[in-house]
Amino acid sequence: MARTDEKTNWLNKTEMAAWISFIETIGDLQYSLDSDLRESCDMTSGDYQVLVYLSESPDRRTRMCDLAARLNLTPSGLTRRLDGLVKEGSVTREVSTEDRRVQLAVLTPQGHRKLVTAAPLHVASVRHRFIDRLTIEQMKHLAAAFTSIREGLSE
Amino acid sequence: MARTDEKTNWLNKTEMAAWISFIETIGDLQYSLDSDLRESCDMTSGDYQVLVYLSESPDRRTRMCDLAARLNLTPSGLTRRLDGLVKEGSVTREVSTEDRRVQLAVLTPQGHRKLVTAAPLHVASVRHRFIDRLTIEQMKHLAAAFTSIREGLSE
DNA sequence: CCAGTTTAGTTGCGTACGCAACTATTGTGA
DNA sequence: TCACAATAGTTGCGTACGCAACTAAACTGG
Repeated sequence: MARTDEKTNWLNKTEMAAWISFIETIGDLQYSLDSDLRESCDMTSGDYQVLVYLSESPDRRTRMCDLAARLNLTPSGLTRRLDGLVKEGSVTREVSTEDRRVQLAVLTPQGHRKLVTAAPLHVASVRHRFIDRLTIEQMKHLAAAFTSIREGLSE
Repeated sequence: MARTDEKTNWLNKTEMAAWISFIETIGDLQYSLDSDLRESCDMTSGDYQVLVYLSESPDRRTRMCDLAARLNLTPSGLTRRLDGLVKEGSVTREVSTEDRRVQLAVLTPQGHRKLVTAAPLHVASVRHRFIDRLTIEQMKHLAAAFTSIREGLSE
């Protein structure tokens, strides 16, 4: 872009390098991780996230709204994602006995087995694509930087 | 996840902190930047990227296939994205005189004006959400880290 | 020079998900 | 207690985009 507005605080060289390296990398990285998971386990990152979160929840079950908030999905988006997981048998729905408005998403034994199979493969993929490319120092710097960014976003 | 397979090289604390901070932040960051651009200019990041790339190309025009590669879109995805930009008058299509298979996407004066309006607002958004949260040192570390990751991905 | 292959782009179909409208249930204040 | 608001979730519709099949044009080897 030409510099047409002198009042605009355009990015300098260092800023631009940081921004470009970030924005150009994340797309490729997400694509690679997704491809790895699809090829090794025939599942998407989104479905994987659901299984992980359910497996970490008490009784391996969660309210839909909590799951939606956690996954940054709208209620309708989560309904559809769960539809797929229910159809393949990884998750079932149960009506809460405490509040009959809420549906509980419950991880089935089959879903848990699927996660147990997928997790080591996914970790290997994350290691191969991300962790192995960084030094310990870079990991620490990166965690600090992104934590700072995330705190800024939630203001 | 329980540790069930002793052969799996699970992430340690530092690795996990880096990975989690990264993966949890990028979604929120992309969402924030997209929302900013939509509210200030009524356009998506994807459309913005198209206009930027065209504006930087010789004669403000590019072959579809080059644009698709640049934007990590499939041919069909790019066709559809351009459909929208053509409909709103920011881009036109021209058949190349050198190779009549290729369609050239051409930035219109209207598209260029839209970009000139959007660019300062987008930069301000990037600054607010990303750059301003980082120190100079963090930017340099981050650029080095992501460049390293990207090089790994393209092996 | 012409059959076969490669390349560029579009189209039909399927998937994922957001928004708005809707139902069902629970909470709340007069 | 009862009308009204708030909350949980689903559904219809629209958008974005990937895959596979297709057309058109341009290379390539005999």
